[in-house]
Amino acid sequence: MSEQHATARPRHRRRKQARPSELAAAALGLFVEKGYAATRLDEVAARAGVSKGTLYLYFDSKEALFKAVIQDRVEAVMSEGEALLASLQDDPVRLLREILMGWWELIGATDLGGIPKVMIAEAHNFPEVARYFNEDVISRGRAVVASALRLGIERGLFRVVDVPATVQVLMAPLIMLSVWRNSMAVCDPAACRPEVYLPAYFDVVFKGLLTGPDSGVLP
Amino acid sequence: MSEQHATARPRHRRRKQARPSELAAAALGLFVEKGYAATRLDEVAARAGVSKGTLYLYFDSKEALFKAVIQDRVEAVMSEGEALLASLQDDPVRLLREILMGWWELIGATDLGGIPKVMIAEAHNFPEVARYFNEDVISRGRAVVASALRLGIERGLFRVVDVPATVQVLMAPLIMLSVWRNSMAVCDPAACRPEVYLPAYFDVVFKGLLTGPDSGVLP
Amino acid sequence: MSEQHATARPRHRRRKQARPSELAAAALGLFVEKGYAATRLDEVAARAGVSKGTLYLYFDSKEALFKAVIQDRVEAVMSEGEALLASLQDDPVRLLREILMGWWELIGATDLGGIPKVMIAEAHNFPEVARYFNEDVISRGRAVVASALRLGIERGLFRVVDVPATVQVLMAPLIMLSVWRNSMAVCDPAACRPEVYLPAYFDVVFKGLLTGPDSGVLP
Amino acid sequence: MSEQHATARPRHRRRKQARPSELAAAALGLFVEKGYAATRLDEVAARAGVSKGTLYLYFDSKEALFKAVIQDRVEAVMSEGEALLASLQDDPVRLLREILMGWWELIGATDLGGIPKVMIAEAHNFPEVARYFNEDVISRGRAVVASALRLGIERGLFRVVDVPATVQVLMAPLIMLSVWRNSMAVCDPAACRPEVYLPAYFDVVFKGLLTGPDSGVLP
DNA sequence: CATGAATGAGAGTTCATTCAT
DNA sequence: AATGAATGAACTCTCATTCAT
Repeated sequence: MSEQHATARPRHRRRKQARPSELAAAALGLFVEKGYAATRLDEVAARAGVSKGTLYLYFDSKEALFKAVIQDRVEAVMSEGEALLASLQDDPVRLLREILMGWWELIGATDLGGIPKVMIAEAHNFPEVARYFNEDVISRGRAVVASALRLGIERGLFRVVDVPATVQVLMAPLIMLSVWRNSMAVCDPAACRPEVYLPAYFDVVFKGLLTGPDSGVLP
Repeated sequence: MSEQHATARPRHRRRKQARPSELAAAALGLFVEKGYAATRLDEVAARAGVSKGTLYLYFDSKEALFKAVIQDRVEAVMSEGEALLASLQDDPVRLLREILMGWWELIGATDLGGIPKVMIAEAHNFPEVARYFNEDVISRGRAVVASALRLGIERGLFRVVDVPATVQVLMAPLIMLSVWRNSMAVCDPAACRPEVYLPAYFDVVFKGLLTGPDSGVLP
Repeated sequence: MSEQHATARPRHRRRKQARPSELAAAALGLFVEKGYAATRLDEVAARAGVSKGTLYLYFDSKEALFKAVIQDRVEAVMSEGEALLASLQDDPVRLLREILMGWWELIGATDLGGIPKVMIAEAHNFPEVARYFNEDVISRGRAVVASALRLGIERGLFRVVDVPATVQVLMAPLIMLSVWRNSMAVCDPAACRPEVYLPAYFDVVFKGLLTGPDSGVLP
Repeated sequence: MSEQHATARPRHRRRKQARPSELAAAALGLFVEKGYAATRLDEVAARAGVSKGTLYLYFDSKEALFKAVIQDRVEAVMSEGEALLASLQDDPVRLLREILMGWWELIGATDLGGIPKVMIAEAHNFPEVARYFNEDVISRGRAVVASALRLGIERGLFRVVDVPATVQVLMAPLIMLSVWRNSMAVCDPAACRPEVYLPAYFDVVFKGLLTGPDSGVLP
């Protein structure tokens, strides 16, 4: 009786706090699956276990829901990511590896991995969100990778490459993998096995970057 | 039957023949820009310079239009691509390079470069199209790259790698570039300059694949 | 029981008594401004400084609120008006003038002046209220004016006219003025100056009613 | 056969021309009856014998429909009215009488007689329409009455009165009658008999305006 | 063949009403 | 007594689809 009572009481209040993120999570899932336009608010509400009208207690419109979903989820992971960066290795080669692997584990492999798919699909329809995403998210991410790359070049561990372009080349397979997992994977699950794909990825790109013979960072 | 008859209404005849592909081209452009659901048939018709009803003379439904757009355009380029393959180098290193560069020039850089974006966005909504695309297009493309890669490995020019996974890693930056050109490019045109991106790409991946020192295939 | 008790929560007690009429006043104001259908209960509650749910402690529904607003406010003024009538002049000419002017001052010029506008707008949607208003309010008002008019005719002060029709003609400019003040006045405040309008009104209608030369009742 | 054929053929074209005014007429009727907010577009469409979507072929939104209904109907009658004015008497007394009676016959007694009711009810919700109506319709109407009144005063036929205020007083009973016919009439048909009301009206106001004894214009 | 007016099912959004707190 | 989070029916508006011309 006591335990039951203790958890049953503050129902309204607790939900009030939790609702927006529950709704956003449900919405993100559907936006990733079906795209923005094809997602009906009925479905979002049903998946979150509320009625359609409840969505409008927390979001002004479908468009506002979309923006909130992208920005709120992204900002949460950004701060988490920056905290992680501080704890990373000083060795540039390990550093770059940990950054790329960290991106995969923190973003690519989680439900946030669907956001790149959504942003790719909706960039034209939501230019403001796309601009925000490009400037506040992608650019910052690229800067982190670029600084690791530059550090390695300075110390003679990486070959001299065009840093900005190479950063994009390095990120592309990771982003592609997370996009693929959220779109074509249903057709071809074999093509989306990170445990096979990632080693091959690290193998090629580190061999492609390093100056000397195999440095032993590859697993 | 006579000359007269054959040329009586050349414009009319030609247009009649050309209509479906004109419509498909207009539709593809809009599907790439806005996505399937957000594209109105009004717009497709307007862009093609016909009335909305005319679309239904050539396509049974919006869905049928979508499928036709993907399949027709893709099949056209597939046969063209296979013809090209026959004329390629026998040297595996050059061969791989020509395949990847050929993909870019024939697909990535043209309006077909939007198709990967569309397929990524709509895979969940059109599983049959996605399956077709995966099996008849992607798999065949991968097979071509894989055979070049295997040839190079057999001849000791490429390192021994996991071929299927590495094929995907190799394709990812190219697909990513073509996707990016059709979505985020409006926000960040600087990030989509193939003339900068492609050399950095070839630099890293060929250095990452080759066994010996630089073979000189990189421009 | 003691003084202490009686005054223990004076604010609370007084508010509890005052609530329904505060709510009704807020509702009337909004019904007059925007009409019944366009008035949201949120707004009524906000204007009265309570929550939306509180409205339902005092009124069963929006419709019940509407009826209460009309009937309560109207009945209050009806009894007040009848008290006033007893104190009026015996001279039919002055009597009629005081009735008409009294209507303006007691109703037309106050917030009750909005009720005719609301009743006009909502008569079709609330036929019962309209019937009540017509029978219990308008008819009684007309009867008062009619008896003054008949008295004047009997005494040879007013010309012989069709009494029921003339009563309506006499009331029309007054009602029109109070309606106008609550609708078009925002566009054209100059058209709603009672200090100009009322003298012109009394000038024309008394000159139109009186048998002899100017009797001097006009200011 | 021939007659049938002659009228049956151009169905689409003829409707295309006629539709907007059919729709506007249906909409006006309902706006007058129930008010803007309480009128559902379903009903408008049903009354006009079309589907809901058809409304949107001719009007961008419910609001646009409202504006069009007011403005189109009003403008049509304004030009008609101005044509009539040219043909009126030169005698100021008859002129004024014909103007007032003409207003009744052309506007008050027709379906346009509902427009004052609607404008009164919706002035707050559609301030732009109210401004238009006030400036382009009411003011012009007042100017016509004012000029007849001034003419009569100049020629010594009417007493010297405050012209602008008296114009409003003169119009008020007419407008009130048309408003009443469209709102309270259902409750009290006896109060809305123009054949009784109008003579009493003309009796009082002309007696109220004229300088001398009865001039004989009153029927 | 081609048109475009017409349709109506379905989507986003609002708001009177309820009820656990 | 008072709150305000939640509901869902009802509304406005959209757009794929049809069909008479």
